[in-house]
Amino acid sequence: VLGLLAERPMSGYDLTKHFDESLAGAWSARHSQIYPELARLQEAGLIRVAEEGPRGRKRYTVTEAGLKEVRRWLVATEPDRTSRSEAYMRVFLLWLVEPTDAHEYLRRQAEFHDQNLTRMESQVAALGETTPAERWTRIGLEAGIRHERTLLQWTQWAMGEIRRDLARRRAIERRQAAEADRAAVRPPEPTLPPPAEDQVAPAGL
Amino acid sequence: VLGLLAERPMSGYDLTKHFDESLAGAWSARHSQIYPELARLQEAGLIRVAEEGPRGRKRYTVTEAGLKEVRRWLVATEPDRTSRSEAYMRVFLLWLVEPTDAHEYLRRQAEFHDQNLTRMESQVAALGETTPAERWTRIGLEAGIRHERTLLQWTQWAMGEIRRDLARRRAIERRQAAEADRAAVRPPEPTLPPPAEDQVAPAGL
DNA sequence: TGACGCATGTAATCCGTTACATGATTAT
DNA sequence: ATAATCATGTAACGGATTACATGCGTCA
Repeated sequence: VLGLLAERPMSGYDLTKHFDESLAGAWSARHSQIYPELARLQEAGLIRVAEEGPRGRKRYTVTEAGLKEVRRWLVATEPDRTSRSEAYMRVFLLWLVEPTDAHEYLRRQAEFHDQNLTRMESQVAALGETTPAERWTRIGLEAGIRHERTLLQWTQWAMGEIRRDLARRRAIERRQAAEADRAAVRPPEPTLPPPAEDQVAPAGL
Repeated sequence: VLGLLAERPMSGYDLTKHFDESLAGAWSARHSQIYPELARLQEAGLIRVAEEGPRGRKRYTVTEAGLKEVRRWLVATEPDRTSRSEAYMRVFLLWLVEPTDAHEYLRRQAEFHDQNLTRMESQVAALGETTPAERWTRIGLEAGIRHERTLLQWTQWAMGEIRRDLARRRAIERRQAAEADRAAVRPPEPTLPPPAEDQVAPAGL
């Protein structure tokens, strides 16, 4: 919050939107967390109300003490580098479900990464290059774009892996079925696109 | 927890290590969270004690109900896709500190990603390909490896950007200083490696 | 005049971490 | 002996989400 207010004065409402939009992918915060936090920061003398507007709007700025504090935090404390991703963790459990379900899961992941990619690319396009803050927003978004692109490519590779496994399994089942019972009627199999060659080679293989 | 126990019976201690090692990068949990959770899952009939060992060791397995539940969770619920990364978020605030500090920050990030990359690569190397769980662990680690590699490359690109900015700024300062005061003695400037050409081109540029 | 977006707050609850607390087994 | 590792638990606290709650301003 201090860092964001250092760029320009903002209200709690503005901060909330900022977390949901430009900072999505890095951090998020709800208004229910932001408003009490603003009160605490003001109490501590790190921010102050710069302007009051209509509908009770209060726009906050960092004080000198607040600016000093956020700089101290940036240079003197180590970031918590533990990362948590439910979506990523689920991948390790996909062996528990049917290949068609796993494939569907990855398809949605691909969709998600594709949307993020599009959003971030338009954010970069809409960005100036005048202030240092904009310069660093661009550098940060570059990381996000590369990240989303990489994971999008990974989902495509992984879906290909599933299709290959499935094709292999079907071939075996067909062979066995042909040997055991040529005349019996079987229920139709779930439909998935046929295995395709990858555009992207798996890393480390 | 249900998903992990589905692969093989484990104790709370085993689960804790699992979260710190093979599942690092996806999820983490401390023993203080795991033990109460195991008690709750047992109470709910989703797991049961499969074996008791020395030192009070209790090895749990999923019950049929537990297996059903984790499968239901995987196919019927949407993952929470909001991601949080303090380390990534800080990048957007690096304009607040000196370029040398920003550079140092990115250097540590590079170190971190490099370590993760090495760890994950050795994890893949130590992995069999016999069970479905191993198959999916490999697919998951592939995502982690690509992710770490991408961010490692990004840090190198970003450090290059800082060095370029710094070189540009110094050139301007030198020119101004030469014009204004040719004889005055100035303090030595902070040392950073000279700007280098990138191996990796910035995305979208 | 009614819907939508702006705008701010609080309360209950849950999830997760840190710290506290204990003890058995194994290897040096 | 004693240090390291295995092994399990609880308590206090803090951070974050969900739900509850209210009201103004603007535009169709």
